[in-house]
Amino acid sequence: MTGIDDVARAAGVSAATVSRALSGRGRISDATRARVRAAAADLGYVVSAAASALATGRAANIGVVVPLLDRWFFANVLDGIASRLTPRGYDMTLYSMSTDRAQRDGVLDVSLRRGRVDGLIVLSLTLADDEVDRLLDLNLPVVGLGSTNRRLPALRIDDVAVARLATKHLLALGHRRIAHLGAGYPGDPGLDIPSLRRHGFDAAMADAGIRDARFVATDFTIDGGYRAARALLQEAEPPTAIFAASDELAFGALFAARDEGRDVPWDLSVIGVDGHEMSDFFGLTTIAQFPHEQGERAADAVLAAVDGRTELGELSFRLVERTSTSAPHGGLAEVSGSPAP
Amino acid sequence: MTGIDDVARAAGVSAATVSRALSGRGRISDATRARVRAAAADLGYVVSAAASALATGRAANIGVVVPLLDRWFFANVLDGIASRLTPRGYDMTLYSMSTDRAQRDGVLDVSLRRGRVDGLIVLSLTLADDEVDRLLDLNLPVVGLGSTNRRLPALRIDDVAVARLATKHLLALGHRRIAHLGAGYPGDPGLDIPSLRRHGFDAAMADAGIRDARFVATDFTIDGGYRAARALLQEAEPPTAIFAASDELAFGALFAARDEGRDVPWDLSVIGVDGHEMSDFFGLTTIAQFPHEQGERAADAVLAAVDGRTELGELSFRLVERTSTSAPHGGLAEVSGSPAP
DNA sequence: ACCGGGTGCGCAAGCGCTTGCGCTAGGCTG
DNA sequence: CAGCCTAGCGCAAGCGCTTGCGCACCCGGT
Repeated sequence: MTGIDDVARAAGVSAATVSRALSGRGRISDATRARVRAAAADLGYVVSAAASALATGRAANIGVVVPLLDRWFFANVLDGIASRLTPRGYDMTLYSMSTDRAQRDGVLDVSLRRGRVDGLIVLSLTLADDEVDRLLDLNLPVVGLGSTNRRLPALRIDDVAVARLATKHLLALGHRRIAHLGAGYPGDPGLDIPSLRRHGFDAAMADAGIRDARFVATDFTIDGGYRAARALLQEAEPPTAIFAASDELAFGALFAARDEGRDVPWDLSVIGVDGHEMSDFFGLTTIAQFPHEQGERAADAVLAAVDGRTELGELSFRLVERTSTSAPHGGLAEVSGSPAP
Repeated sequence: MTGIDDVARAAGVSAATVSRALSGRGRISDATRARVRAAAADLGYVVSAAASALATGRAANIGVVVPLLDRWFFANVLDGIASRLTPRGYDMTLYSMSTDRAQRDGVLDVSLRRGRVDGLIVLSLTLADDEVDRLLDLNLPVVGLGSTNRRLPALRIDDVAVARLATKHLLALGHRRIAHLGAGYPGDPGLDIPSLRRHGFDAAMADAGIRDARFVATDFTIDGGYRAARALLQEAEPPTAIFAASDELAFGALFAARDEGRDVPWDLSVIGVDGHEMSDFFGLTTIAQFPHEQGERAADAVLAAVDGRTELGELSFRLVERTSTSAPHGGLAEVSGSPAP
């Protein structure tokens, strides 16, 4: 491996000068800087991450803690993060936290304590209180994304507003029997995302004078949505519309409608949340959020935090109307939305 | 930050002893080892990655080079890799290589030369020849997965056999007008995966006495499959079956059939390749491969390579029959497969 | 002509570990 | 009981950079 001394020799300067020339710190004449850079490029020299990290205390690396690592949403967020980190010379190392207790402990107590990262992005994790403690104990800049815990600084979407928007869309189309597929408890709206969404749903329904709106808790998978929706559709008075707390849940609902012989949107309207890449093909009306952009924002936010600055804020979302929602049984909407483009 | 000296002091030994006790290298009495480990656990001490890497020359970190980072398949592979790396104390850092020239160069010439990783897993990348050179120049153990280049040691699936299996399945059902959705050239079967699959398709068709089988090149996305399949279905003599080179292509074909008013499998049979998590809901017959397991294998293989051993081999696949394939127009199959469970 | 203030660079001391080598003490062999 | 071997541990020299400090030199002002 070619080291800094090789470059120094080639450029006819000291190692210190090479370091300064390449890092841009310290005073160096333009001529020397150019000569050193040329020599480095020539030799294919790149500063050793380990040595640099040891000497500076900064690793030029951001950790990303992800829940399961196998869902569409996260893949897109990761891509967004990478797109911002790489140009700034940062690498990204992944820490996958499953539900396995030992593995979670390993990440929190060992991996993350190795000092390999300068900052952390925590994705949509449900963390126990003591886990949050341990995370904060690391003394690392942390930015949550879709985070569930109020003690973590985070980039958030206004999930209550998201749910209100979705619900109001259905209400405006004339639906009254609307069911919500999701998770969470109606009581404390301050906790996790599913609860916030349920809260927004309840609030919008209440505004429309509907109490005790139908709610089914299930897990956030296609299959979860499928089972929940099928059960709903087999009830005596099935809902005319379903607000699913994620697009994958909504896909499940769509498949359920198909298998129950219901036409969407004639018999059933379905709206989701996410803006999943497949939602267009399903014709799914959804509240789109923008994971790639969210990843970028998160990356910028950690880097800012690493520099001691704060750069949080709210994330945007948008209603995307497709063909999975209409007035019940093709009837006229009470309030018409904007015409489809 | 608590350092090795703090632990040494707490345990009443030297830093050298602490290092040996924690790493398991060198001769240490059981009693001392236990005392040191207790002290370390007590103080929450974990060896600094940078210092350790600098001293040993090993980073305890594996790099994973991924193409776009936003597809289902990769997400699953990543999860598999992580599941094997973490227990062995290795971290995983991601290098995303898009089609952007500058970014690719950055990864190859800068990021990967920082010495941050001990080995590399390269996922399904199409690499130019000079890029392979540069990759090999790194002098790092490399394991390709779904790799396109013969110069890279890799874990491979027998893609020709995969394509043959899929094609034969359709032929056995009685189909003759079978189209292949994919990419690649028929000439040189030694190159990339799409070409291998096309080659397998052609070979199986030729075995059945069918020359010049219909082939449509498109990109490996749902949309690509959609457009290609729609065009096919609008032809004068549309195929009765489509072999799509990936499940996402197949999904596109399914949507195309829906929008062209064709029934699957009555009017059109569709078979894919991947075993995508959604394929079950689509009822898609597919050649399943097992990305999670592939990730695990790849992880084991790099770790072996880091230790100077070789541990490559062939990856498995399996035909999963669902409802998207049948004899053409419900006719009887020439050769019946095993009855559905 | 002298001096003050920059500018441009090198010296060397770390950063926090690992590990070859050496030393001591105890157990074994003959 | 002497000599040898081995187990168990400490010393100190790195690993490859970064950076505070210092020195030499050059420029302009008086």
